[in-house]
Amino acid sequence: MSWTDERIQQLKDLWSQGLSASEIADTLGDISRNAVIGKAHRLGLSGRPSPIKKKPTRGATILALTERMCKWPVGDPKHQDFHFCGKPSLAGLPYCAEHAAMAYQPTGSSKKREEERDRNVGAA
DNA sequence: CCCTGATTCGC
DNA sequence: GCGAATCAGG
Repeated sequence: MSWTDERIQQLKDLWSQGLSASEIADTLGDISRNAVIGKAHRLGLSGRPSPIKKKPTRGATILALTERMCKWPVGDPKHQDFHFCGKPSLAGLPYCAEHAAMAYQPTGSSKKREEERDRNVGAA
């Protein structure tokens, strides 16, 4: 699969729209996110700063929080030091791996695996 | 364990 | 030039 003009157009378009390499790769199809990033980089794009942000824009407030950002209140809510984790959260989880583990701390480990078990058993 | 992009390396 | 692999960061 060579990079046709239309595909490059989509690449730049989707990339400019804020889509991630994986999303673009999925949209384009046939290619992996590596191919997208590689091509994008070769094209001179890369205008999308990675979430790895070394040290730009301090103050990850709730305004900057996204689904992928770990929403874990660190510090004091009334202190200026209060900030959110900001790290890319796991799939579905509102927190990152570390904080997700904290949020998942079983406070008793009681039985609770019968959420939607016996509810429609009747009518037999 | 997941995600992300950046860079490097082999074809 | 292409894409995979690896790297860097959270």
